[in-house]
Amino acid sequence: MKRQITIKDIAIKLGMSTSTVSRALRDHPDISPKTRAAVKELAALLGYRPNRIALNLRSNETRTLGLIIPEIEHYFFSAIINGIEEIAYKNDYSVMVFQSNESYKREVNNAQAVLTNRVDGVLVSFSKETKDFSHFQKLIDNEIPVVFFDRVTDELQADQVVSDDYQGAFLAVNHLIEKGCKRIAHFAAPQHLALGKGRLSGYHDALLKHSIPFNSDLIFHADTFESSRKIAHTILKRPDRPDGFFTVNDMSAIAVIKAAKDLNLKVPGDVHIVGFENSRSAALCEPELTTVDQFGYDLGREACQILLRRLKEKNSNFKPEKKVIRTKLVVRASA
Amino acid sequence: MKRQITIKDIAIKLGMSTSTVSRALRDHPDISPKTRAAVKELAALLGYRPNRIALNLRSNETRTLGLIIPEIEHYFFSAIINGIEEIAYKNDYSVMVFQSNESYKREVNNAQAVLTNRVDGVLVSFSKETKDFSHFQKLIDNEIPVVFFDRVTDELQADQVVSDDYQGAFLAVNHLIEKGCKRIAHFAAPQHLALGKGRLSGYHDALLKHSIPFNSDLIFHADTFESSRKIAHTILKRPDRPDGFFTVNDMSAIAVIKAAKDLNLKVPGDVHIVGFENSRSAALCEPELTTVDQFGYDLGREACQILLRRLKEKNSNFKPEKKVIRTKLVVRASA
DNA sequence: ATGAAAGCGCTAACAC
DNA sequence: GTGTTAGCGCTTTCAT
Repeated sequence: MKRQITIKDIAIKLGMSTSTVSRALRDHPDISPKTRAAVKELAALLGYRPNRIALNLRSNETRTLGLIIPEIEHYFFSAIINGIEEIAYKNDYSVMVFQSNESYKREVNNAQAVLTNRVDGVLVSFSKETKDFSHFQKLIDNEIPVVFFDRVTDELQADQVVSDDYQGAFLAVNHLIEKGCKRIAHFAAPQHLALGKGRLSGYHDALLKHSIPFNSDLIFHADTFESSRKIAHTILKRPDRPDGFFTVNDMSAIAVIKAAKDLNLKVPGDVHIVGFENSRSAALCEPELTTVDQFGYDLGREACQILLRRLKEKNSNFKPEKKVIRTKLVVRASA
Repeated sequence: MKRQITIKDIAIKLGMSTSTVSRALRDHPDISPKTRAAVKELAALLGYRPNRIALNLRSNETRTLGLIIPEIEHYFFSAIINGIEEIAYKNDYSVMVFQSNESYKREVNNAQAVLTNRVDGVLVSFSKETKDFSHFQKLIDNEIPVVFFDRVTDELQADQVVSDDYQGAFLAVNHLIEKGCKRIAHFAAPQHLALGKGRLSGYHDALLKHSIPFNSDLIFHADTFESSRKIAHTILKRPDRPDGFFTVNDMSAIAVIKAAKDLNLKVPGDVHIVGFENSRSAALCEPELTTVDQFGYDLGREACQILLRRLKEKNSNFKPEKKVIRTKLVVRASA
């Protein structure tokens, strides 16, 4: 980077002190209109840009947010990033993105990096592998505000923004039952994730409402396309195959559709399927997927807004906030 | 953020000067093994972390890369970010992400922000609206290395990383012709983008090879799902409807599939379709989409590697590099 | 082998 | 209304 114009350059050229220049630039009331004008004119002429790093050092702030996220390529997360970036942009913050790639080890590194980079606050959705949260506790110990979203934990004293997993799941399964499903399988996320528990619980209660007995044989851990396709393929061949599926995300749901087709089962004739996410793909697959909209963009916005609010507060009597983002059943063709 | 341990704290506790501590920490040969050990031990004990911002100020480097990109939600771009982040991570750089949302105005702001944040280098894929590049020229004038990817321009003296648009398009259209298509429509990107020109040109030459006359009535500007669906709907109703489609991206291709189905046309019986991108959705839609793989992840990696190389060089006799990423036809069911 | 001091660019408390 | 000075945390000449 080329040597940049500094206030010293301006001060010398104008035969005044750096402090006067500094004050003129920031419209300090003491400065005479004449000098102010002269300084600003020359600054504009020379293309002066304040050195953010010097400012950072002085103020001990970076106006930068850290984002630790499992994988950008997943539609839901990219929608969230979109929302986060939008709010950050409007408030003149920048966002540093760190992917954990669902690896605990890398996530620990990310937490280090975030600390090293002296970001003002951090947004986190942790990896599936993560069961120990001490790397995040370290951030909190350093009094860096942390907001968790989607993948959250109660082990830490921090704000949380999550989808209404229970409600979304309830709506989904209720819909399947109303479509006549009797044997509804659930493809679940790991149960150490709150969202995994919440969605299972919504599934459970929707059955309960319709007096359908809960059967743990119908619960599977399957939250990726590959694993879901494989498991669906297996269980759809059984004589007592499920007639409905509620999956933890859209990729899993689409995998079930594929498996059903492979086996010449009609969707939604023989098998009804509801996903969770409302990704772009949900509207593209065939049949189009009935799913629960998670409003990732709004979730990202909300998480970022809460973080920015925390940054403003600066007070110590801290009471973690939990924000639940609404969900909505989007009925398409698959159920 | 809590007050952090500084080198001064260590120096005072150990009754030595800050310079000695600094040297001990960075294994300066002059320092006696004894002091070195003492310093390192205490540093570890106190959880000392060098203040990156102070380092930044001194070195005039931030070990941060700026990324200006149209929209994160698009699969291709998220794959690219993934590749970029991977290389940055391995080389201990952080990435600041700025979305232009396809808006020229916002992109100009992004370029400002990148400058303000004093990033060491910038990766850019510009918006569809962008026809004036002076905001990027400003970066170059400031001697900030800039690497353009996917959406590039020859108006600027800068490195470029692009897909092999011509070759990919040629393969796609050649495939359609071999499948028996006679009237092949092309849904194109804006022609001021090099990739738009390149793909059109590949389309053109594939026709030429098979002695099929080029017909400009078959060229449409349609690079979004909505516009493509609408146009496909219209032209597929004509008596002289195309029997093949080559679209500039997968979303457009899938839109054509949808439109064909709406009109009860068989894909690939009545209409053959080839996309460009190989997004996740290409493998999910029905029929599964034949498309050109752009290797977004590799493209991102390559772009970032070139940028890091530039950062190391620091020499002034600069010769822009143009890297072309291979493309590959992925044959599925739609053609 | 270690310390003192200057300086990266900026702001602000304290002069006058 | 403007200048002087100190300091944010660190590295690095230059002394000793």
